[in-house]
Amino acid sequence: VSEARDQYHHGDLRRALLVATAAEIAEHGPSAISLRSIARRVGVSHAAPAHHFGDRAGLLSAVAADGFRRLNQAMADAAATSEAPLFAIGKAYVAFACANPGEFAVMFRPELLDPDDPDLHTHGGMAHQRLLDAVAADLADCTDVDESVEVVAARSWAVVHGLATLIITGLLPADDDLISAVLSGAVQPHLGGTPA
Amino acid sequence: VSEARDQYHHGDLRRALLVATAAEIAEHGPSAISLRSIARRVGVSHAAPAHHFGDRAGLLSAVAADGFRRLNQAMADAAATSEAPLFAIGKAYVAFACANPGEFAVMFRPELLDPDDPDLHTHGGMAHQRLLDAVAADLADCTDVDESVEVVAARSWAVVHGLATLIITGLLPADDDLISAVLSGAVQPHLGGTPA
DNA sequence: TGTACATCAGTGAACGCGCGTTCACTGATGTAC
DNA sequence: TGTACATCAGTGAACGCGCGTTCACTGATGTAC
Repeated sequence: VSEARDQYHHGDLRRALLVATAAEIAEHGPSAISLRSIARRVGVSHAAPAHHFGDRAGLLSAVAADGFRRLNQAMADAAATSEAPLFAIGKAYVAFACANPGEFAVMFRPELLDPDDPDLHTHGGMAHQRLLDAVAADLADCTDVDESVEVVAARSWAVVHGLATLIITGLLPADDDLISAVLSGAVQPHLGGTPA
Repeated sequence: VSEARDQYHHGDLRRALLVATAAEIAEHGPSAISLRSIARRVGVSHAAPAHHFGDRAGLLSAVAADGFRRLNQAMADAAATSEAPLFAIGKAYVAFACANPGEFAVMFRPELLDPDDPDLHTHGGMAHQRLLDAVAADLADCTDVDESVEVVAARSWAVVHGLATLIITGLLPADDDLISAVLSGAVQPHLGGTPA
């Protein structure tokens, strides 16, 4: 069903609502989201979004869960094709955030989300665990670092998260060279150089 | 005027509205803020906040501007009393964010603020400049670092901003030892150790 | 010291609007026979 | 192949509510004389 016909059944309304919500958030922030505004944007009855997501928290949770799922996938792809997995994961994290600012804007805002959403916990937890595993594996590769996994993991997460946030907000330029240079010095201190 | 008498004129309603707004944001996020909810919280007519701030963006801009002013002051105090100014500024940045989550939550959200607020530009610009100056001064102190000011500044900002964000969100613990350890490795790579 | 007046911070009733929610419904799809 | 029926995605009118905004007002403060 790829044709855009005017029909009673949308075909994939749930997906369309997620995409529209992410776009709306990217444009006007999470505060501007209402079930009715999303319905209007998709061109559907105002009651339709509630049919799929229940309420605003349900909609935003679905956007966030889908974001975590895709972030996790992007990090997995990056790690598999690189000789410096942690560095690649860091770049993938920042790249995902820049390419999906709407999703990113709600993924780390628990007060906007449904704390009981199972998908959110599943995908959020998997993405988190992937970062921790990558740090642990990276530290295991070298014996000349005396920092704990916790400290390196916190620093790695902080730098990629902060970089992504500041770039999305427009406070730092979205420059790949800058991103690589920043990550080189923070995510892989024991390598201390540029990746292959 | 320190007594809490029931009077027609509040005494310092503007200040009280700023405090209440920051508290409300810290509790329920910026999405939950309305002029009427703040008026209710302070116990004042629902039209009073508009009298001082015009609209929601004006109120949030005033909260953000006050936040930048105090952040700037905190960083200045930290730099003046430390032998490692950049490290001290970084800790002050994180500490400010943790102690003022309401202010911090709107300070870097341009879509919620009035882009023409002069106080916001003034104090935001001063805080930004202080960070850049501290990085430049820090780099000037050592000749064995081959990174540009831009890269070090971006990394320093990213790590303190990311750390603050993740701690406020509850994703990293608010642990001073962890904060110091994370900053030691990222903000001052050429010193590579702990401060005095 | 006392009076008159200007100023302005805060009030409260009224308004129109967009919101979430409800609910009886309509129309498309899939399955049983 | 055709008919009957169950399912469910999406509709649209109606509701009550909190919101921002307006506006004539009230009451406290400060200044002029």
